[in-house]
Amino acid sequence: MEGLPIHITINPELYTKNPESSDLGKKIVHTSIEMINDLGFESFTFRKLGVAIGSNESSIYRYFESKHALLVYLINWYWSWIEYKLVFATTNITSAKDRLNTAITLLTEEVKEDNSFTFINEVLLNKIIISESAKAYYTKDIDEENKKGFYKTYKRVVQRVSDMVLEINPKFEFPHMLISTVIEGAHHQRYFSQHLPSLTDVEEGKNNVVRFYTDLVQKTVV
Amino acid sequence: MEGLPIHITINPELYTKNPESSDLGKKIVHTSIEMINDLGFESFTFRKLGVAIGSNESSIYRYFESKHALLVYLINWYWSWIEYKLVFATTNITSAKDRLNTAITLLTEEVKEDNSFTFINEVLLNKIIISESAKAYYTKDIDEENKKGFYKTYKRVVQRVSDMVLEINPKFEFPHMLISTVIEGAHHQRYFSQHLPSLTDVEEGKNNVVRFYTDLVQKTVV
DNA sequence: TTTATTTAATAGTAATACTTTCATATCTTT
DNA sequence: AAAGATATGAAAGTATTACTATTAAATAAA
Repeated sequence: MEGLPIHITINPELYTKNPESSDLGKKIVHTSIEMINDLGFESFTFRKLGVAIGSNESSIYRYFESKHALLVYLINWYWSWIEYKLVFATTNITSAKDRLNTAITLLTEEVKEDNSFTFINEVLLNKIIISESAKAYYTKDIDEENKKGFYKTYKRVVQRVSDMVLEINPKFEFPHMLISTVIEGAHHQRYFSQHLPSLTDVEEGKNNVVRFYTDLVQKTVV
Repeated sequence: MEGLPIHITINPELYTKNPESSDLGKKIVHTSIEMINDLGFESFTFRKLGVAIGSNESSIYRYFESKHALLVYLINWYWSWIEYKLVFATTNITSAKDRLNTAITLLTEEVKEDNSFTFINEVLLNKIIISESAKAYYTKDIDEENKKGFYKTYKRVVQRVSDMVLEINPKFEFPHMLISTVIEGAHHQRYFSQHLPSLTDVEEGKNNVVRFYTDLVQKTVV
């Protein structure tokens, strides 16, 4: 996938000024990913980010109106990236079952190193999605933000994979529930395996998360 | 279940002073449940709670050292209550399959009115579990808190139901993953159905959440 | 080179999540 | 009923957060 001239476009509603339009903007995104990982979202502040990139807090606010807005931006970037990978990985697979299997694997596997995008570290971003994204959508403003399209990319991914489910079994009643359960579930399992292992059955190097969910989907969809 | 002299005991590590030991303590718990529901956890403060119950912020801190600690207390109360209901509902069911089915239903159904506990509104508490509990365990302090037993009751519920899975199929590799996926999944679905409906297939009055998960478990465990 | 745009520096604000101190009320024990 | 202990209240204080506003300096575009 390296070298391909892909570019991920983000809905302009998700930023005040496009961070891709300047060095400072890219540094904001790049460094915020590292810092949110290190500190956790609640301890991460624009002031600290400013110090880290040798810039000023007020300059960061010109790109994102709040740290919540930055998190929403990152989430959307992530799901656009996953959508791209998903489409890329599943086109030209003729068997519907194989296609769904590939999709579930992609959604549940660990994200390994990636070199496609210079200013975004996808491995760290995946960790943020796992441990911080609930904080973005479990707020009182969810309905308002949803109307503005803040969660569109995520919903689009769920829709695409739900469609694959329906291709296999057009009568299956709960495709969206199944896929959102798998996505959220896999993220939880990755987190639990690190911090609350008794809630999982993850074993080192056995790929249990992927095996569990691909198996679950296969058995459920029929 | 009304009238039974049950009492839920909470690990003393989870409070500074036992809220059940005084009227003020009970008022704190009772009213915080209402306020967290109304305002959301981030906008809820001990100051506002103090005003609401006609008491002082500093008095509330004598019961809980932080609002995070209060949330953890509520979560533990909830899971102790669920554990009690679970044991009550599944004893004397001889068929292992029926027992598991009953358990999954209990874990995924909507919580309706309950009158057992005067100072805790279980319907509202369930809503808090759904929309706020991720905020308790997705923190940087998770490992430390887990060591102190902050999430024991939840883990015990998962263990009990996992054991039921193993009774049906002792060779099933992923009982904990299955049950934690179902519990978290059902909560997500309830939330999504209100706020991000395109991620679900919930329809009014059709009990789809329970149907989806009981079906999923049945098909997966075999 | 003038003009426009971007960034930096500084200060300020209201609110949060507490902590501290001290006074007062209430309950318990004798 | 008095003395002591414990629980609660009132008030003030602190460090930090999540911004906003203003103005100046640096940089880029016409």
